[in-house]
Amino acid sequence: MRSLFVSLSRTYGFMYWWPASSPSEVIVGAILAQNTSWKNVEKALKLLRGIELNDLIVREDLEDLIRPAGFYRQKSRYLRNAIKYYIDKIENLSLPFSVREEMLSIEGIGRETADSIALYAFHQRTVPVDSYTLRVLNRFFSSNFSIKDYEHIRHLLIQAFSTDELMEFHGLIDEHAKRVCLKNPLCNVCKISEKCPGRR
DNA sequence: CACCAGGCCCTAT
DNA sequence: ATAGGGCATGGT
Repeated sequence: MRSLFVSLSRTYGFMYWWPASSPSEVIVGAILAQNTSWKNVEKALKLLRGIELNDLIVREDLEDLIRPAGFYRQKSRYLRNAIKYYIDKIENLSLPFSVREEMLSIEGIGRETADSIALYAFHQRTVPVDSYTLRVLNRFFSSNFSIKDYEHIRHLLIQAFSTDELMEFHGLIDEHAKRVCLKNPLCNVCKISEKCPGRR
């Protein structure tokens, strides 16, 4: 794991992947980003900018505001669920035990979203295991993990890295997958690509 | 035109 | 337990 980290790190430098935004911004972004390109998420985030959380959950036009991010009917519901929860439980009471576990009980928050929020909004030691992560790891280790191995991979990563490193690692994986693995045809089999840092 | 994007939930088997 | 379908917009 660490050799992959070092390799990616040398190639891309430091990724300001979900920097200095407030916890609520991370929550909203994570939900909007479900199966949706970040570009579309940004359009929606722009429309939401400046709206207080308390207002956001009661607005009738929430669906319209997040429309660019797609799945706006379910996501508007998910957002209300999560934000209400955040306001009631997390904002007031001090930080709960495990944000991951807390969030998993909310309708619309699955493992990936919960882990993203726990890590990037609350700096808790976990990491989302998305399809990019699986793809890069599989190429690097010539393995064949699937989404069924979510927990396994997550534990491997948690054991290998500190919280700060996990934040960085996930950002690097994402950057690498987008910039190289998806664009460069050779990188479809990573191991034969000269440019691919995941190459052994 | 087809396919995908930083998933999740529900249903039928 | 788990595969399959629905959800929706915008980019390539």
